[in-house]
Amino acid sequence: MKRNTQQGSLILEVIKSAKRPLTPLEIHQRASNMYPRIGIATTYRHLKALAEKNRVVGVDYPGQPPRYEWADGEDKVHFACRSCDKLFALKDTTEDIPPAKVPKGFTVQGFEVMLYGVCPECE
Amino acid sequence: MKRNTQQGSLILEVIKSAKRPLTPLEIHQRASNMYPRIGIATTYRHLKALAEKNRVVGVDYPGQPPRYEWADGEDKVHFACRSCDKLFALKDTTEDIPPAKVPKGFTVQGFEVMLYGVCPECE
DNA sequence: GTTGCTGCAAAAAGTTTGCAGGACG
DNA sequence: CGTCCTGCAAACTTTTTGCAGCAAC
Repeated sequence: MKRNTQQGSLILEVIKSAKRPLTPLEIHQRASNMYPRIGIATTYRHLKALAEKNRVVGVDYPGQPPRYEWADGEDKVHFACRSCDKLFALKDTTEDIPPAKVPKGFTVQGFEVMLYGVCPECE
Repeated sequence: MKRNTQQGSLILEVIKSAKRPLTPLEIHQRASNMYPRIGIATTYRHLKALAEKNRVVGVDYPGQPPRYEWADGEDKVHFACRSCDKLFALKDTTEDIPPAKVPKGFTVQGFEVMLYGVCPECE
């Protein structure tokens, strides 16, 4: 049976309240502020479990560590800043993104868009 | 000064002739077939250099090792098969993908689309 | 001949696993 | 009270780095 532990709730809370996708280390550090004895392994175990249950989603871009964010259903457009390497989740999902023209035989179930550029802080 | 070595040309050739994005290990294995003594470190060094010069681009998706493919300019739509975990590069880039509606302050320089689903082989 | 590139091996970074004790229901 | 979960440390995997010899110019 699945148990409701302090660590689990805390990690979920950290991801849920973040305004952008966080790396496992960032998640662990933030959780450590509230619960110093929490281990990095516990963070990874929860991330894996949450990702499997689709409560969080992984987002990453080449050359950077993976990030995780709360899966609130419609955030599928992300912005990667080439200057500071931070990732941002953008709302305003466009409706017409999934291209209709996929080769014969491919079945599209979902999509994700990554934009590259410069964020306001680095402008 | 930059030198033109056998290993460098070979790695570039492997990526260039692949029909889908390859992981560093796949690249190294294919290169080893032609040049058995090539080291994995050399593969990584070339990948890094090529990525910096934008001759190849990294593509990855959560939970999978990174992949690299030849940067021929317009391949920005990829397809990840949820069954076999292979990645495919789709041509037919749609023109209207980059959403115009980004928050104030963000400057978009490029984009990339990842589609998820089932590939023909796994269908 | 110089000097950058390579292969090897060791190191570093990131992630997973084994295990004994503690927390949850 | 039985188990699942946790923290710790060790094991693994993936990527990077140091260095002596080789190869390209």
